[in-house]
Amino acid sequence: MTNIAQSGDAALKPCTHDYQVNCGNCRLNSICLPLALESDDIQQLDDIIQRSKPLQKNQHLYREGDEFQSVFAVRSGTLKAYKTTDDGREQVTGFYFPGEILGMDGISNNAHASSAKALETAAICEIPFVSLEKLSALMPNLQRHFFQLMSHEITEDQQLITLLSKNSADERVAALMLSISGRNARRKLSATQFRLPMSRVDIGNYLGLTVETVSRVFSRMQKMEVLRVDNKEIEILDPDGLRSIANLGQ
Amino acid sequence: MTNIAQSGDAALKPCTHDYQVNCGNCRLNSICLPLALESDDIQQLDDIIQRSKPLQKNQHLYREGDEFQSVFAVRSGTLKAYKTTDDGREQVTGFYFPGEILGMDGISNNAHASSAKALETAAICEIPFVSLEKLSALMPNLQRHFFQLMSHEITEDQQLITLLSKNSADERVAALMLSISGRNARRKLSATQFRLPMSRVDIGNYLGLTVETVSRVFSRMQKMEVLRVDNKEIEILDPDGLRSIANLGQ
DNA sequence: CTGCTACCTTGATTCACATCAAGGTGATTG
DNA sequence: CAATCACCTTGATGTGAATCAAGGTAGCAG
Repeated sequence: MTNIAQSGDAALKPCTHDYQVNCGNCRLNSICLPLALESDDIQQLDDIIQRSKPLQKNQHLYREGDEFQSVFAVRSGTLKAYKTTDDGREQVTGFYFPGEILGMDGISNNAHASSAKALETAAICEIPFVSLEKLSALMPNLQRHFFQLMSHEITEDQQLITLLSKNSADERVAALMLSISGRNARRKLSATQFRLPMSRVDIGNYLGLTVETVSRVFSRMQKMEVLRVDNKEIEILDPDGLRSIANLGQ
Repeated sequence: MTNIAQSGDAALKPCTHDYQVNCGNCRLNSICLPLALESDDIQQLDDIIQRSKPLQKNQHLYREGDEFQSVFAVRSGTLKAYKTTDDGREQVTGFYFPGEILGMDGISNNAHASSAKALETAAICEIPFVSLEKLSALMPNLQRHFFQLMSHEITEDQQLITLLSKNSADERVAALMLSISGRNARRKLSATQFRLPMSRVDIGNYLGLTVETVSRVFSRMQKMEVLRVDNKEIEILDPDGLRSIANLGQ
């Protein structure tokens, strides 16, 4: 609706993205949209999507307890989702890269069950849930797609559960690197070289480890020449080695 | 469809349940059904539900990789869902009590992402997913309800993630006991006395602990007079004590 | 009743990761 | 260009739960 994009801060954008974005021309649509939508279906979906939320680093997209109204698609940048336990500790429940959808945990209670904040400047598509529901009832493909998205979130969480409950520190870190690598590949970026958007603290928190352990694992993998680690820059030197360390589904 | 119930095994049923069950008269419908459904909506839902699957202990409802066709509601008994990692280890991802829905993790890939087996004799309602989709498109309340159910599964998984990544053995076991207690209460059963349907191995597996640790925690809690434990019979002697051990969102 | 099997408990020892402690690096700022 | 801060690394030590080991108990089959 409201026309964002072209304004002010052109100088600091870490990754330029399309002016006049819409779902039809968005290069992420193969990731976030149902593949089988007809082009005028896409137009209808496009009409309900709001693109008015560019976030600066550390800004919140929503907070735990906020009224649930929309789900969100990441257009650029990265976000983390986290819950705060009553004794003040934080649990990172996920990282969200471009093309991925977040906020679905809020549907259950009409309130967001976690908070989401930008790890770097991020452009977001907001999808009002009531509109989405109405549209879903009319477009079977869209309904199916959203069921699938939610189901996918469930299976991802179950992966993480397994990781946390059965795997060593090395395995966990390796699995995360492979996950990020795979998600980069899906967006046609390098699967072997990337910059981690999150801090060691966030990684540790997500994986149920302390910062020190994460750091040590990175050092160890560097020594083994599986990774090259330069602060947040990661290069996977030996993908097979990494996979064998991760010790998961291949 | 096929008419189950009245047949053979009446003698061994651990919990008698209604003959000629239907959603309208099922005493679990406040748990598993959308509260806001009109009664002829319930009739339509009832028509697509199949009740042809009474499971014996250790029988599978579905296995990882099976084609996904239905989601399932537990009518009596308990099931566990689990994934097998490629190196043969098992990860229990959830326990399902009467009134609860399972199988939604299969939607994402049209194949079940986990296996489900009965921990004791169990009666199941099968809900074919294509019918459910069609009906959802016609009944906004039903569509909403299923979105909520899936979202709820996500938030539950996130709870478990937090538990596994941040909490001690005592806290994990306490949290599980409270969860089971709460789910019993919801079904109008005792919140303080119940029989665990799962083994110590399953508990440990679910909570990321070994059998020995689970056993020690039970012993410790018994010594502290928070629980009375007699094999699978549990009595919560001090609910507040248990909550304070669990150390979660109160 | 006897033996078998599955499951649970308890103790002794070990180990992976947490915790504690210190120092390093790089970016930002007055 | 010091100073501050946020973040990362490395080392020394401690600890909660895993592992190893041995019995105990209940249900079931013969």
